[in-house]
Amino acid sequence: MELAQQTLEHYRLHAEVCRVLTDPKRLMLLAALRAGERSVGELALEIGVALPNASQHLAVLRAAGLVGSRRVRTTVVYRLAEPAIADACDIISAIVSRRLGRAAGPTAGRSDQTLFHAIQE
Amino acid sequence: MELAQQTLEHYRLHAEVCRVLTDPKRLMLLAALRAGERSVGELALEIGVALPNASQHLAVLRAAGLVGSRRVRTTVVYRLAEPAIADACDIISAIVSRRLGRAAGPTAGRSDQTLFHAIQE
DNA sequence: CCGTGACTTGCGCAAGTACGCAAGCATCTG
DNA sequence: CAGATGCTTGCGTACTTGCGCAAGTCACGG
Repeated sequence: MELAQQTLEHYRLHAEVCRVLTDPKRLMLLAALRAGERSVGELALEIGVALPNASQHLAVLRAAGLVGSRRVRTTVVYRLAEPAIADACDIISAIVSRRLGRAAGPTAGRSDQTLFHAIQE
Repeated sequence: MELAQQTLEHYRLHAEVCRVLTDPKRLMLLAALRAGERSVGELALEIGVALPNASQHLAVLRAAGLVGSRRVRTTVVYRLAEPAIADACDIISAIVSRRLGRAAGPTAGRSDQTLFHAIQE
């Protein structure tokens, strides 16, 4: 029974999506975006990486369709494009947390307000 | 707020788990194991790979704690060790299926896109 | 129309991965 | 004990990826 042959493409794409989640920085970016839209600069600051690097990772996330972006005057604002991915992350996060023997996942909540909610279009 | 600094290790481990899910063959192995325990040889046959290769991938999965194994006489039988991972896979699988424009589950067929390009504005 | 702020892209290197093939181990079976 | 299963390991090779740095792009301000 080839569950492989017929659905190979599906698994390939599934793996492709997972590949995007294999970098701590990208996971941090996703986590940060769960709190709301953010500009590249804000994200870079928030997770502590160089701006070009943040841009590169965001490009990867966008290529996979996990985030989307729009221009607001001179800045580019990113947002989650596939909210469901957050649920998947939560599951894995829970597994990791359990293994670390600590409670709570990666502080996904608190940092909400950024000046960007006001600005638009 | 540095959500990065304090939970860096968490994200690192999370990424590591995801890293294990970045190979179609490993995803197929996990999928096959959802139906129940399987020996290495059975799995290799089922997903259509060489036995040594299957063994290598299973070793990766085991190292990550996603599967477990036990010896039964001369064969080694693997099983899911972290059932929750299946749920995470389902979520991503659903996203992929939706994008392939087909019904749910790994029964979708063709596709020729390299990677779905999210068309954002 | 030049300068500036905010990103994105190109490039090269260091590091990591997958896979086939061949050899290495344990168990059984005779 | 010799032989046969059933897995696991050890290479070598061919790719792929992440990152810093420098350069390029684009829209707006003066």
